[in-house]
Amino acid sequence: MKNYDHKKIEKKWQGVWEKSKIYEAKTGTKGKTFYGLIEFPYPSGAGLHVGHIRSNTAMDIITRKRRMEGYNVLYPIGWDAFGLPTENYAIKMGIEPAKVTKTNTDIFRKQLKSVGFGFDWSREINTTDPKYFKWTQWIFLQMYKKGLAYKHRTTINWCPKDMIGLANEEVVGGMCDRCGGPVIKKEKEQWMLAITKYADRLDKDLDQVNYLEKIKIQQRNWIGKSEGSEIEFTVKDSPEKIKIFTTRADTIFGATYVVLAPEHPLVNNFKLLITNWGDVEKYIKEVKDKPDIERTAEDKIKTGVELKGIKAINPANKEEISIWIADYVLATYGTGAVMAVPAHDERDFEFAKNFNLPIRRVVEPKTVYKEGDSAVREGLPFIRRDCVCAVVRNPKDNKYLCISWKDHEMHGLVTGGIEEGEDVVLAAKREVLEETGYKNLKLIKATDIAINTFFYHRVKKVNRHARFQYVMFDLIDEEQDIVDNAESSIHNVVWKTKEELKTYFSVAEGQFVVNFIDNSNFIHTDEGILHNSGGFTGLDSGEARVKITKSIGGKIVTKYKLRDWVFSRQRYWGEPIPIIHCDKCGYVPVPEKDLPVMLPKVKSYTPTDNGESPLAIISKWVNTKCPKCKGKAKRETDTMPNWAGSSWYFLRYADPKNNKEFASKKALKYWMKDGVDWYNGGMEHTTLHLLYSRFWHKFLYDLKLVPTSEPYMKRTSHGMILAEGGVKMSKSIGNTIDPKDIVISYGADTLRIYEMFIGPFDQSVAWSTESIIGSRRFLDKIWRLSSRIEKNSSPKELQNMLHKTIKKIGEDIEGMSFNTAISSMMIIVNEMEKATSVNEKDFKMFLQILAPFAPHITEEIWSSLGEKKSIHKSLWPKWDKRKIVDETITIGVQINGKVRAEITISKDMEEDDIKSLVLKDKKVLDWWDGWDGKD
RNA sequence: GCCCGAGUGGCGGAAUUGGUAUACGCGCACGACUUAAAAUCGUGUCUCGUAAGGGAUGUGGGUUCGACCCCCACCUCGGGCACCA
Repeated sequence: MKNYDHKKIEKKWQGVWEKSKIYEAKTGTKGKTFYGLIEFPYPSGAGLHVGHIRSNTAMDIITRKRRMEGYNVLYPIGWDAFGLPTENYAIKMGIEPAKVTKTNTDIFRKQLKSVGFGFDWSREINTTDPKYFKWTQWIFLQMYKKGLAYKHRTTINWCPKDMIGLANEEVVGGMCDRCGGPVIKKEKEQWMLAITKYADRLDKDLDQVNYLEKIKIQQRNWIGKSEGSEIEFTVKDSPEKIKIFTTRADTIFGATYVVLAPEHPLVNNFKLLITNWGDVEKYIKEVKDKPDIERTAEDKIKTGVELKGIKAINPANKEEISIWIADYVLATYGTGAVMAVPAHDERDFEFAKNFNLPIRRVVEPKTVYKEGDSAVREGLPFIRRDCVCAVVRNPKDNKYLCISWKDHEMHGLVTGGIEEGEDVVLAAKREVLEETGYKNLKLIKATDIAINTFFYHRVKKVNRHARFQYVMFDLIDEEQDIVDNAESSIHNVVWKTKEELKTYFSVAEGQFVVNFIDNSNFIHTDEGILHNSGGFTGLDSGEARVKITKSIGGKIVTKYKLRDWVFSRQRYWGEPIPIIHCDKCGYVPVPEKDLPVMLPKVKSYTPTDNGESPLAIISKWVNTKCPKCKGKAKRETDTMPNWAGSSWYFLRYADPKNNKEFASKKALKYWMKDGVDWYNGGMEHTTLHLLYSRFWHKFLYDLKLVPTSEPYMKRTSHGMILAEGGVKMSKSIGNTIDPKDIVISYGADTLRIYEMFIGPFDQSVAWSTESIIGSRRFLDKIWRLSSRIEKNSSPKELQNMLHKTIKKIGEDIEGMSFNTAISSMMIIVNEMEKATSVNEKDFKMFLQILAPFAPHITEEIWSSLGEKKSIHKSLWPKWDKRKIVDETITIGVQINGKVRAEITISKDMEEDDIKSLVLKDKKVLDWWDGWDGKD
């Protein structure tokens, strides 16, 4: 028999498939459709990466299975070819970026074909093709017309040494990626896309799609929806009002100052009233010049300046409070101004401590007992009681006075109700004396800290709301009175160290103490019950927020962290933004008939030293006529980011050659009735590409140009392939693996099997060249097996196993558990090798389930067995229900949770019969005799 | 700091509505075939113990007849966000 010659076989079938066009998708044929999508690659000079193979193979397996299940399958491919690396290479080598792109895509295409992916190459697209980017520009213009594209003064990254604007990805840790020098900010007018107008829908519509949960979570966090209140603070002796945004309106009675972002426009309006304008101006300038790394440094001490001469009025309690500017308040979020509540916000607390600003606690923690004897009883009203909780320290050994109940496991501190006419200190002293006998206490502090507990009082049979105020004492001496018998019979007095307290208490007022004992920085940032809050005292935070906002004329609003998309790049290798600027008419869109706006040929691709794109110096290209008034006008010289072309490419695949539309409605409706059926890609694209493309798609949906409001029905993600040793593969370390080498030495099928077997698909895994041989051996075994199959039927056990395997492979592919799928195929191959005979029909079924994983070898064997049609056009085998039920089952017998024996039973045995069988088993009896009945 | 995810042999990993832990593969050891090597095939391979048996799924607790799986606390690693009020 011939050896398994992967080179010959793979070349042969790749040729046959290309000629017979078996992977080409015809639009409009009847039946079910399936659109499987992978992220189209950026054709870098480095060539195909093993990571590309991993995700492409996964979707290749899925689409091949769908094809065999009778779907009309679209599995397209293209090139996301605009971008920096190509441009930088072009600058360095002085070659046209378009030529670099052509060379790279040719290499990529050849490599992809050599791995045997079932792409429909007739639909290949390229974002740098004018026939493609004409429509990228067209979509931009539609956005412009709807007011979603606008120009806005904002900052760009600027390397003062290289005199060049940098993309965000060229700024690494605040430093220029090219020269290593610090990056500063430079202001420039930039094109922006108003993605924030879609923030709400981008968040809400995640409910409609089948994305991995972690992808949804990450997107939601990025969008950062948060509900809060907008509240106006009037300014004394001024008509101006400061509008703040807060999610914690319930804490407003604790707002002791107001902070504006240094860039806040109101600051200038107060100029004449401010008595320390010099300081203020100086601070604003400092902040502006500060590089981002410094401004966001983790351990940075909060800075700021008070606006002296003006005061804000707290609308809740009419108190006059100071106004500050500080860079810990962001101009770009909320209203750019906050009310500061140092008692309930970490940042405000830190700032207040630095500048000695007042701190007032207005929300107290709350604990509701939900389990055990003290669990609150439904339906009973709560009786409120003011209580004290005495924290008594013995300075001699630094231990704290605790109480332990005798009749049940309960550990706490000395507590008790405040009687008529008593103050907290008196009440606390009295309780200590009554419960423990200690009489000589030195008051350390009657704290402003309190806790509210809600529980069922077992003795008094009522639901109780107890508000414990903490009073701290030191013992002067250990002199004790005799404790009344009624008290001492209930509990013991115990002394515990601070460390022991952490685990000792069983009651909330005790557990809470460890938070603030010896911690002068204690603040309560969670919700709770209002205190010192006028008519709102006693309310829960949630209820109070709404009521307070309403009563002071505030508004409940929703804010997002998501910012509008900076769409301008001062670069050459991108789509020109199709806008003309005319002094008379302003910004005028390029008429649709003049699209695409082509890139001019230039001598140098280097960005200019004034922050403009290299296009700006091509006066022949820049100077043009205004489409409106026909007067002199200039072209926009900014180009689009490379996120633009990838924001709609999946639509173009449906109808890639269309000259009249980006894609016909008919084609879109045929392939994307429910959107892309399955989109697999990397987690690194979760927040940018995925969000951007969802935004563009929704926009086109609003124009009624696409059939669905969401582009992707299902989104999954693959893990990265790391180098051996678990570090990132990188050219500079020299630990990259070229898939080409593996294809040559082991074959594409082996590479595919190996990458699918390497580990769980969604997790990062380390490459191991040593382990590839296992996948090759697996295919070798199959090759050898193919020469000894016969017409005799396979043994029954083997048939059962085959049908179980068919079932499992189907399920595993759907769940992307490719590693376990291959494992179970290996198991059955091992069994077939051992079997006395392997039936041809059975073997063919096995080949069919393997075909999506290893398309070449299976096609070769399939055809050598006399099949005329491609295995990839055959029907996915059906497993037989009757054949997956075992005749006999071996089960373990556990005694006290340990497996002690194994018995074999037949599948239709009754439970009683099994029991008696078990009780007859010798091993079981041995263990049974030894059992003393106690376990 | 916050949000996700993961910790199982020498290595990649399998097993989760709680029911035989370590499937499959790599590596390693021994054996067969061979003049020899490669390839291939077979046997073994968590750990302590001669054995009977005991122990082990990051650590410590808990729930359960029974826990890799559920609960609580903690540690380590990976990813994302990071002054978002």
